[in-house]
Amino acid sequence: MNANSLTIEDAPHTVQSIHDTILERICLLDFHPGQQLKEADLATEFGVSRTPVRDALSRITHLNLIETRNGVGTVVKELPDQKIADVYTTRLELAPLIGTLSTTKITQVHLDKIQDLILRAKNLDDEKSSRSYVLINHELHQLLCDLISNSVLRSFWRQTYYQAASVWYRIADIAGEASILSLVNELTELQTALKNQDLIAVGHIQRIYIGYGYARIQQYLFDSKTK
Amino acid sequence: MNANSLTIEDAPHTVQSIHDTILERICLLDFHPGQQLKEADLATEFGVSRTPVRDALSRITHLNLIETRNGVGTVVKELPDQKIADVYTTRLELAPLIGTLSTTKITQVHLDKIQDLILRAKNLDDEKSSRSYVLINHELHQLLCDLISNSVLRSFWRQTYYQAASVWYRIADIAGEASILSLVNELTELQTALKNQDLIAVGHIQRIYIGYGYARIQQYLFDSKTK
DNA sequence: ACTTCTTAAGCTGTATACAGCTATACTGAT
DNA sequence: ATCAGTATAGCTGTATACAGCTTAAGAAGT
Repeated sequence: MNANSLTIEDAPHTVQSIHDTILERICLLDFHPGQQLKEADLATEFGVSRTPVRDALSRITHLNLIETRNGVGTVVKELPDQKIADVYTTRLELAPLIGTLSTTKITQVHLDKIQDLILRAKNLDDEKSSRSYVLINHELHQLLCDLISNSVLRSFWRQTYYQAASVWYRIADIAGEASILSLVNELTELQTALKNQDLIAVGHIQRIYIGYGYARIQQYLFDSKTK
Repeated sequence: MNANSLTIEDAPHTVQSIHDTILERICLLDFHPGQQLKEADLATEFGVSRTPVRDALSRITHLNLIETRNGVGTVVKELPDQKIADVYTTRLELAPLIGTLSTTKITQVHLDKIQDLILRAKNLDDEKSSRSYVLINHELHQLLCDLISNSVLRSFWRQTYYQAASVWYRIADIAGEASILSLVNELTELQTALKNQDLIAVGHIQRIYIGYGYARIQQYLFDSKTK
């Protein structure tokens, strides 16, 4: 359940593993926007000095997800509406490229994985399971990255995912049932496309459902500010 | 001529300025692929300790332009052909988005700049002026970035530029006249588009000339390996 | 001459001490 | 009671010492 804290003394934490852990926590909202991240605290948690932690944080800064100010601290950024719009607009354009730029062969492993995700998504409860909702999306993202053969596109797809994730998952908590239904439909359509070895379709499905997700964000987030 | 080394004691170097300087040197081939970058040397040159230099290098690592191995050193990466192909393929797709996702108003400053670049490009000599060729392209890139209003797209456009630049400029040394002629034509077409406030056209022009550049790379770089 | 082991040089990775910046709480005068 | 000024706590930024890894040169045995 909490693999990270259990491995403190098992495996020595590298800069990369610390980077990944912090990034994942930001995505999964364990570190929420506005929260202060203290280098010293993270260092003691991971059992290292501040040096590797600083290194990891420094890289995350490039994703525009945290901001470090001298003398003050490091805080998780609250993305302004315009930045969120930029991320989603770009993501909408990147999605179809997954199909046109990829030549990956879909294997049984992929099919098994999507089947697993569908089953878990169907068991989601409106209340209490927001964590599971997030995890399913997270694993779906990794599955899709595995299908993208162009390394640069994969990198960009990941970057926009990291930037979009925390906003998107916050909305899911509010939207509840609508988000869950949408996810089940998305997974089912993806399964069909994968069975047909149709990566072009995968790209377009992504494009469609990112559009739905963005619509929910505009509805629940942006609208609530203008009232 | 050598502004960087002159400012050693003028302004205190920040991590950001060190990062930018090293990155620019890699792009402009002052640091060529395969070259070893020693943290200690860079530190003494910039008049700081290894700590900020390490920070800067660590961020550049994420652009896949350098590689640091423990006990060995930091070397400028020689991108394999497949990676170059990935960069250019993605860049071809991003180019049209410059037009469709931007709403920037073109000002007289932009027009003056492109006029300046055209004059300088027309004065390029086949021999001896490869440095000027690189600088004109570099400034053109900054001009285009200034036109991209979507912050995420701008970031991605920059990233692909950094990754493509060193390969592209190495080819220009070989191709010589062909590259220069192509640049003059590109700048002239861009000037027309800018005068018409037509960012869509700007995007398509970029798309076209990136294609030409990639064709030259395939001709001079990839072909020479298969003989 | 050749192979193998040892050793040393040179680099990056990490820990730690300290300098510098910022926000806040507190003090004192008005 | 209010406000200006000051002291202080707590954070990040930097310098430095040292540990650990890698490579290559050289010595010793065959």
